[in-house]
Amino acid sequence: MNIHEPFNNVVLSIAAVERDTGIGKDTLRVWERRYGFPTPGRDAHGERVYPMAQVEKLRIIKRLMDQGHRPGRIVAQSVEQLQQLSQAQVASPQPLHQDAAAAHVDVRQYIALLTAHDSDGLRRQLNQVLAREGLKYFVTDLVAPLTTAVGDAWMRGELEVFEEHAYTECVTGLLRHAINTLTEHASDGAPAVLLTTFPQESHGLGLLMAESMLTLEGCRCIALGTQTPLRDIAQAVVAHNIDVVALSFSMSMNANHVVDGLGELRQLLPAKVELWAGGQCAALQRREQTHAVVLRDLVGISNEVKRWRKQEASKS
Amino acid sequence: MNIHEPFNNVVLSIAAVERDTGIGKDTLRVWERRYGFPTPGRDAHGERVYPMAQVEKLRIIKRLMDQGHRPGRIVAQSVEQLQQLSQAQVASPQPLHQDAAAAHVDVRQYIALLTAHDSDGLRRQLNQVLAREGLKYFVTDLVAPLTTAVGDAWMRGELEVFEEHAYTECVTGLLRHAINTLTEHASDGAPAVLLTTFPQESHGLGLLMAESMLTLEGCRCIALGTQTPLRDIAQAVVAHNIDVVALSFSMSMNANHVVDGLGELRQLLPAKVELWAGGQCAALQRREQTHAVVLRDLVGISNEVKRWRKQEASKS
DNA sequence: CTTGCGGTATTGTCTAGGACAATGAAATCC
DNA sequence: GGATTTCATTGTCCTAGACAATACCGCAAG
Repeated sequence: MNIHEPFNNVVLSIAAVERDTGIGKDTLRVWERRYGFPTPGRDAHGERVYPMAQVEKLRIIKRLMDQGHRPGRIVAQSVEQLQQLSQAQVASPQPLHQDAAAAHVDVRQYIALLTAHDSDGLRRQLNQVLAREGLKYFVTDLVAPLTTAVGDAWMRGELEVFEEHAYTECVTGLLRHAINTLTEHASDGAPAVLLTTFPQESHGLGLLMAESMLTLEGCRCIALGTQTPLRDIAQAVVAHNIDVVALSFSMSMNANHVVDGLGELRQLLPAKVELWAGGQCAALQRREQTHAVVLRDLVGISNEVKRWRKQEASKS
Repeated sequence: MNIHEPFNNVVLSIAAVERDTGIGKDTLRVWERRYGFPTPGRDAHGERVYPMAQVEKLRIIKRLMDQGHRPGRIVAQSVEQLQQLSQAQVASPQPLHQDAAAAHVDVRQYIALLTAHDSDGLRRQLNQVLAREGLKYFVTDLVAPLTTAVGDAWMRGELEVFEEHAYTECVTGLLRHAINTLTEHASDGAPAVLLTTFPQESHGLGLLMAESMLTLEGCRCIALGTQTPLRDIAQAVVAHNIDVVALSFSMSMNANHVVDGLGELRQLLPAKVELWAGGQCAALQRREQTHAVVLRDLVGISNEVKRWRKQEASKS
């Protein structure tokens, strides 16, 4: 036994593995049948028992699958091959025209604070930029590219989950504070905007960035947090007399769910209510969306609000 | 696909029912086999399809089971009988000394604002109490009982999902603002506390309430938001030199998952790190927890911090 | 009347292998 | 090339059975 890994002998039940990896029980069993991995032992009652080493490998596999890999190709590979794969993955892809260009801000110093677990330092640094440059710059030129960079680093396995959680929590706190402190009143002729995400989408940072921008534009924002059922979005639109529904989609969202969901929601809403969709989700960038206005980046929000105001003014 | 069907006819898949009720797929199937309820229909592919009415009943059953009832006795009963049962239940048991007594605050006026969709009014009213009475009173005597009341109202079907989301969002904003505004520095001799929830638990309001109390007590708080894998909790404890891990559990959590998870986490943590668990989850209240200190209410946090300080002082 | 104990009933979760629709990739046609 | 069809992959659902852990109940004894 390796003395540096004292927990070598700890084993987990199938339910515990589901909890720790997010891979369902059924899936774990069917992988075993099809791909020959994992290969859990059995306890006295004949129930599966997973060694920690295999759970670690399952975690790596899960991460690669979130990047788009398919299990049939990777489950049977060795841990070394998998790690090599996750390194290679991020070097190649498209250069993210907007965000990468905006990265004249050196995001590395912030990520360094993150990996050093200096939460206070990170918050102080970010807060300083916020105070010095203002909320708009803070959101568009710092938080947005930094969040992308953190996501990439996590994909490459350079960041632990808890470090990414710490980042999210830190930025969430700062943005919420800033939004609450804003004294701007909703201006006449600006839309009332409902902010939320689809039930499958749990990432809320994009919403807060959007809410910041919208509030700065003088919009009346009604935030519902994440994961609102479509029916309830429609109900809230009526209840709050909403003009625009703004939705945020991260990369983790299934492309078809996005397209179908937007179509379905479009039908549930009155025709005069607009539907705005933003976020890193690939499905939005791809082909033409007839059901929703696609916002390519955060600056697009300002433009869209201006368009709405003009359009609305010309009506009356 | 079928958009014109009225909401009454909306049906859920077995996975959706598991998500909404917290009752596992296996359990749902075995109840059907043993007790003759639920009686889902089948879709074109032969898969179970649960009408909303049955999901509602399942929610009531779950609630009663959390109070100690056993499924064999109640699953077959009618909705009326069950409601009668839950009425009778509330009259007799221990009077929840803290929350019920503290309800001299009339929560109904706030809920009325909620159902009137007066977001601004709600926030103004709450903010007024916060400013007048201070954060401690605000959390323990207003937000805590109000959140419980909102949860109850939602269970009874008196609140829509989007109204509950609006409430959560409003209070989240206020609490985050208050925490950020606090200038208290972590005092010597107070524990460093890590705040988060288990992967299945997505409710974050309890964490914010706890963070408020802990910060007021002078603790150094590291918040990770919700849904942190157990392994990452353990890693974060090492990285941030944590003394106490504080976890929040809502009623939606499966009791067995809570108990198993706490045991597992206990094993992953150094022995000197304490584990505090709080929230409305029934599993915590019931029987003795050997793995974690159970905090019955928010005031318990203050007491526990005081105990920790004394205990730590006596060591050196 | 309460307390402790053993037997019985209940109950959640695991097992096995089979099936199939939804998804992604590859190949074919215009 | 770009759209459309074909084929392989893959997650989730299905049935039916088993069993350990727990809760309840009745009975004996203090």
